[in-house]
This record gives sequence, C-alpha cells and structure tokens, in this order.
Amino acid sequence: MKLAEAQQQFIASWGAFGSHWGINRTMAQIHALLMISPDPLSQDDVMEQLNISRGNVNMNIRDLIDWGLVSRILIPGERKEYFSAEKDVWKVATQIIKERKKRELDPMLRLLDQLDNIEGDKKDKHIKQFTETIGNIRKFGQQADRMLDTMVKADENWFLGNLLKLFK
Amino acid sequence: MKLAEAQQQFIASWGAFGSHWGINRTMAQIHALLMISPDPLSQDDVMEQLNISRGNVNMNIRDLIDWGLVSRILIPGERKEYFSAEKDVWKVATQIIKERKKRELDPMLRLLDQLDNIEGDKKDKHIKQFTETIGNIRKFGQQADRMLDTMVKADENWFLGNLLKLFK
DNA sequence: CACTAATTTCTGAAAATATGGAAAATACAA
DNA sequence: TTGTATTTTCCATATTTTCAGAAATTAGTG
Repeated sequence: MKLAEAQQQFIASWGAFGSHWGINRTMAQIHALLMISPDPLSQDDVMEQLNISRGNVNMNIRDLIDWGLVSRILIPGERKEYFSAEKDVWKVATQIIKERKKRELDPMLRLLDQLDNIEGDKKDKHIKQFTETIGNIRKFGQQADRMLDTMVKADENWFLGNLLKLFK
Repeated sequence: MKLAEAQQQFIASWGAFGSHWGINRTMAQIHALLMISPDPLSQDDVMEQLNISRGNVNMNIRDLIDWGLVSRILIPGERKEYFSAEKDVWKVATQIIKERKKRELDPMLRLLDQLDNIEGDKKDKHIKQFTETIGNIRKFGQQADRMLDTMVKADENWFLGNLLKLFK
C-alpha cells in the first residue's frame, strides 16, 4: 500500500473512531494527522492537508491542547506557531483517561454519593431497588476510579508486566 | 432526599453520562429507568414516565435489547410485552465492553493490520513515523484487546480480587 | 376470518452540533 | 507608532442527530 493512501485511511478511521468516544471527528482527524507527522505542523499545513477552514482548525487544536494531547512548538526565527502531538501511545492513553475521569467519572460518583440517602420506608420495593442499584453502581465506580488512578500514575512497563501476569 | 427526586436526578444524569459514550441520551435514560424499577415496565409505562413518544421508546428499547442490556418479559395472560434491565452492574459493564470491543476496537485493529505494510523507502521520515505510530497503536490495542477479553470472561470476584492485589 | 391490541417502521420537523469564513484581536518588526 | 503576519473569536449556514406522531405491520382472540 502507498503511504499517502494509508495515511488517508488512518486519518479517516481515527476520526470515525473518535466520534464514538465523545471526541468530534475533526478533532480526532487533526490528532491523527499530527501523530503521523514527523515534524510539527502549522495551522496552514493542517488546513491544507485536511481541507478544513482556519477557524475550525484553530478551535480544535486549542481543544487538543486542553486535553494535553498536542503542544505548541515555537521554531526560532519563525513567526508562525507549530503544533506537535504526543506520540507515545501509552502517554496518549493515560492522558485521555485522566481527563475523562476528571470530566465524567468523578462528577458521576459525587452525584451517586448524594443519591444514597433516600427518605422513606426501607421495605418499599421501589426504594429498595433504587438504593440497591445506586449502591452497586457506586461500588463499581469507586473500584474503577481507583484502578484508573493507579494506571494513570503507573509506568507503562510496570503496568503491562503486572497485567500480563494477571491475564495469563 | 425524596425518592421521586432522586430517581429523576439519576435518570437525567445517566442520560447525560451516556451521551459522552456514544449512547444516545434517551436510550441511556430508558436504561436507567429500567435499572431502578423493581418490576418490568411496558412501552406505555416508559412513555409516560419519561415523556417520550411511542416510536422513540420502541426504537431505543430495541437498541438496548441489541446491546444485551434489556430483555423482553412476557407476563402470562397479558398481551403486552414488558421489559426489564439487567441489574447486576458487573454484567452490565462486561456486556457493554464486549459489544464496544466488537463494534469498535476489533475493526480498528483489523484496519491497523492492513496499514502496516507500506511501500517505499524505509528511511524516509514520513514512512518511518507512520509505521512507527501505527505499530505502537497496534501493539497497545492488542494488549487492550486481550485484557478486555479476559475481563469479559472473568468472574467478578476473581477479577476484583486480583485487581485489588495488583492495585494496592 | 374479521376485529382489536400492540409493535414497528417511516417521515418530516426540530434541536443540537459542526463548520466555514469574515472580522477582530494580537503579536511582532521596522 | 504603522504595517503586516498570525491567531482567535464570532456567527450565519450546513450537517447530523433526535424525535413525535401517523401509518403500516404483526400478532392474538373469538
């Protein structure tokens, strides 16, 4: 397969993939493009290669920077800003986990804490089912929370090593 | 807190939560409602409690059944169908993992396999960066794939037990 | 069969989201 | 300053997604 074709496919699929994960298509495509680019790219480079407008590129690159997946690169003597993506897949994954945990899991757990105390007859089946469901989701969420925390802090080799032992 | 209020909040948040995860809001809300209902509900019950149209309820319940999260319940003597959600959180989680793996991770890995063989000068930095990125994502994906497989097959207690040992 | 209850599909409308491109703001150099 | 390159914001438009409600289909009943 030719490089150009493979690149196109990868960018397109990464975009589609991302959109199943709450990340918009364009943002994921820009991310894909930067991951396979050996050198940092400018906004104009991205515009040209993906055929999207300046405003769109700008917004999405800013989001990627917020997510900690892309960083600004200043090239001495150049006035333009350049951008480069983290290329270590482990770091990309833990960064995404960290952010999503903060934005989604943590608030959900806080809500579940609040919902845990219901007034009324504990024997009522509606109350019983509700508190039981909430309680179980909470317990599960807390486990997941701890596991993800450890994972984010961990070193890749340590993690994979232990994991392999576990899942032999 | 009153039960009714807590239920409302849970349903609303579960809906919002789901929409970050490629599951549409209504579908997640119906799922939430069924999880906290002690008895199976009919389409009309769901319509009434969530204020959504018959068509919408029908479509989304069908999707939930496809995902393996909800099952049809036939009550003898009753002509209506009733629906009930899996309430074991571990089963819910593994079911979702299983489905998403099948729908997203597996196709992505298949694509990456294809993209691994690029024609051209292996010294070219574009080719080098591309094959390296693809290769790393692939390796990572395969690890995740194996881990999720094990997890899906595993029993909850075994899994959590081992996990706790690992993440102490 | 015919009649009715219940489910499913379909369609256009509405809401939400993404996008392009111009205009405004900023940064830098002379 | 002033002029120019670059980035960022803004908002009208396009696209996608969600949704209600009607129509069509299916299944149960006498």
